[in-house]
Amino acid sequence: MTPDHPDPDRALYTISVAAQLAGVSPRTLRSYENLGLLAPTRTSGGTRLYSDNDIVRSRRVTALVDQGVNLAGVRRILDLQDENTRLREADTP
DNA sequence: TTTCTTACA
DNA sequence: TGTAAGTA
Repeated sequence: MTPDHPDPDRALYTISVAAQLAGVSPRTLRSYENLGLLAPTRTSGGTRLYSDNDIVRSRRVTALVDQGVNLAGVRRILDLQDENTRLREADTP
């Protein structure tokens, strides 16, 4: 059940919408990016555009921080989760 | 009006 | 993290 292109045009959100979807403030999303935890794309004008993956990533960061994990810990866990995802994709293409 | 950066508390 | 200033 993993359709290849059910919707070729993935949704992108401006920071205000992304913040609502992620349950945080725009200030927090910018902060995550400054910390190197998030990498939303930018328009030619410089406006951040958040993908659904950016939203879920934000939620993971928020969840970890809520649990008391520090910056180093969040980076580490995110890297491990990403690597785990890559490995799964390599095993089940 | 919204977003951007920088900066202060 | 919230808010303000000054822009684009």
